[in-house]
Amino acid sequence: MDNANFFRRVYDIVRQIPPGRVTSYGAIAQFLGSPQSARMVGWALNNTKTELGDIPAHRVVNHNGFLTGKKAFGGINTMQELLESEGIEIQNDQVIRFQEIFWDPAKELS
DNA sequence: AATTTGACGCGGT
DNA sequence: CACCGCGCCAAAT
Repeated sequence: MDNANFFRRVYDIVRQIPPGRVTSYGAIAQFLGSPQSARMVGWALNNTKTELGDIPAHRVVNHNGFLTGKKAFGGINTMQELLESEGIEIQNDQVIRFQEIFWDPAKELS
């Protein structure tokens, strides 16, 4: 993490999210030192699909556990399918047990 | 070049 | 409990 690029850092963090776990935009933003820049995290993730890295952006949802960005995955169910294939239960576009599988970068990476 | 909007989050009304 | 507005920064129009 030499480069202090906001986006680059987001990618690095998201890449470290373990399977079966999820995190939120705000958590990442907070870890980056800008708790109120959650929007930028969203933008960064949107770029991930262009970045062509193995970035599991589907493991990042909003603070409520809703799959707000599923549309950006091309297919409406793509994000959900990916999560389900990892053992994460989704219901009504929302992550079940969100709090239980929540992965906090500031806590896990600290 | 200026304005709007967006995969957000939180506090206030 | 529902709706509104603000903050933050970058990209799209």
